[in-house]
Amino acid sequence: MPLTGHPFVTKISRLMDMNAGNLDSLEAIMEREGTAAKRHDLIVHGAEHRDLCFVRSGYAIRYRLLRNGKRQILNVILPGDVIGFPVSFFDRATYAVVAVSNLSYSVCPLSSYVRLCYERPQFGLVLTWLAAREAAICAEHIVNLGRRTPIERLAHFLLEIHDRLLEVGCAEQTRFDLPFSQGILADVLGLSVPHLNRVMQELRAERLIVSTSRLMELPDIAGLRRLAQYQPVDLALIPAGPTAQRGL
Amino acid sequence: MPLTGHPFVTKISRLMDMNAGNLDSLEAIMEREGTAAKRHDLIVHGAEHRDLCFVRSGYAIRYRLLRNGKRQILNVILPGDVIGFPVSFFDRATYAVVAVSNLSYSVCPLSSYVRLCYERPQFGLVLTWLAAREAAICAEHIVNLGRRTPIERLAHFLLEIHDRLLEVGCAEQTRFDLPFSQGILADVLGLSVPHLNRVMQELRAERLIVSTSRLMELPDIAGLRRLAQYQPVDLALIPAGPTAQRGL
DNA sequence: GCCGATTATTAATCGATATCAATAATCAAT
DNA sequence: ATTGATTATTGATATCGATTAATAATCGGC
Repeated sequence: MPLTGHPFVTKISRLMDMNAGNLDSLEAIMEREGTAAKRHDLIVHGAEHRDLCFVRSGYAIRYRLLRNGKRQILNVILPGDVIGFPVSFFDRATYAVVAVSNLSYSVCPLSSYVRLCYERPQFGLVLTWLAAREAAICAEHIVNLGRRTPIERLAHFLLEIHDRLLEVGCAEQTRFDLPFSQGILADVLGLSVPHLNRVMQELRAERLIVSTSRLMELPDIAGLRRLAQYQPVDLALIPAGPTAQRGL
Repeated sequence: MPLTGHPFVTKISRLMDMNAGNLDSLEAIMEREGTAAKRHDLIVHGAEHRDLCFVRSGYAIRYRLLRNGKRQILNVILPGDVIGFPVSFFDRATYAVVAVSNLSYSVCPLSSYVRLCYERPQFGLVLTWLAAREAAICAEHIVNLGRRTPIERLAHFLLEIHDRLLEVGCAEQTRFDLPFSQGILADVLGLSVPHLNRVMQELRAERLIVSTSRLMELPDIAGLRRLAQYQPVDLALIPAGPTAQRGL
C-alpha cells in the first residue's frame, strides 16, 4: 500500500524533502498494513515491543494503570503519530496503548528503520526532531497537571489536539472530531469524571466550545488561547546535510 | 578540553561504541567549554537557542512561569544531560533553564552536531535514543502529577534522580547530593512548599530517607520503590548498522 | 564571626476537587 | 424497536492540600 497521503508523511514533509527516493525507501521497509478495532490493546504494559506503527487513521491512548486502580493517560495518539515511540526503544513496554476508535496503520520493525537511518541519516534526524516535538507536548502536559487550573487544562488540551490534527490535515479551522469519552479526558487531565464534566459545562457556558457528541467546535480560539495561555510551537528546520548528498 | 570522563560520554557509551574515532569526532565539534554560576539563566523563555550544552558537572532546572506567578519545573538537568534538548529544535525556547548550582559544560552548535549525524549516523540514533529516555522520564512525571499521592511523588522523584546520577557515576549506592531547595522540589512535584515539607517529614518518619542539608540518603530503596511503584527503565540497544561500517 | 538573605518549619483556615451515589441519556448490537 | 452497556450529568459530603502568616534555622559573603 503506497504511503502517498499518509499522515506521517504529511508530518515529516515539513521537516525533510520527501522526494521519490526517500518516499520509496520508507515504503520499502514497511512490513505490513494493520487495523485494530476500538478497545483493542496495541501495546501491553511489560511486554516486548520492537515495531514502529505509523497511524494512518484513528485514535489511541498511551496510559499507565496504578495499583489503586487509577489510570493516567500519558498522551493521545492521533493520525500521523508513531505507536511504539518511545516504547520500542526499551527492553519492555513501560506503559500500555489501546485503540479508542478503529485504527489503521503501517508497520515496520524498528531495526529496519534504524537500517534506513544508516543509509539515509535524514530519517534519523527526523525521528529526533519528532522526539523533540513529543518532548515539548509532554512538557505542556506537565505544566497542565502541575500548575494549571482544571478549566485551563481542558482548554489547553483541546487546543493542542486541534493543532495536532490540523498539522496532518485531519481537522477543520474551528472544529474537529473528538472521539474521547469524558472518562478519557479526565484521565488525561488528572481530574475526576464528575469534575471534568462540570468544567466542560463551564467552557460551554463561556461560549468557548460547542460540542455535540463527538464533534468539538471552537468558536473563539483566541479566547481559548488566552484562557489556557496556549502558545503553538514551531519546530525549527533540520540543518542541511552535506551539499552533495550521497545518492543511494 | 578532552571529553574523556565526560558524563555525557559515559552515558552514550552504553548505547554506542565510543571508540577513538567517534570520540575524536565528537570532540572536534565542541566549540568551547563554559561555566555558569548558581542562578544564572542558561536559556530564556522565548529566546532563540541553537546550541547543545553537554553538562559536565552541576545542576539546572527547566521551568515554565505562568502569568499567575506559579512555576512548574519540567525536569531537572543533571551531569551528562543536554541543555538545549528539546529547546534548540524549536524556533524559540518554549521554556527557561536556570542553573541551581555552579555548572560546567561543553558547547557545540546544533548544526555541527547535525553535520556529525550525516557523517556518522550513530550519533543521530543516539540522540533519538536519549530522546526516548527523556520521553519516558517525562511520562513518569505525568503519572506523578496526575495520579500519584504527594508522598509517592516525592519517593518516585528521589529514586529517579538517584538512578540518573548513578548512571553517570555521580551517586553512591544509597546516597547522593541533592542540591534542590524545597521550593524547587515543590515546583517539580506540583505541591506547595509547606506541604512538601510535611511530606518529606513523613518519609523521614517512615525511615525511607535520611537527609541532612544537601545529602540525601536512601536507607531502604526497596521500600521506597514499593511505595512509589517505581520501575527502573532499561534502554534497549541500538540495532547494529551495516556490518562493514564506512570508516570515516 | 557577623549579618542579611535564603530556606525550612510550624500552625490555622478555607476552598477546590475527589468521592460516592443516583439518574439520565446515548450507543451498539440483536 | 428493544435491551444491555457505556457514557454523561447532577447532587451531597468529606478531605486533601493551598494559602497565609509567622518563626526558626541555615547559608554565603564580608
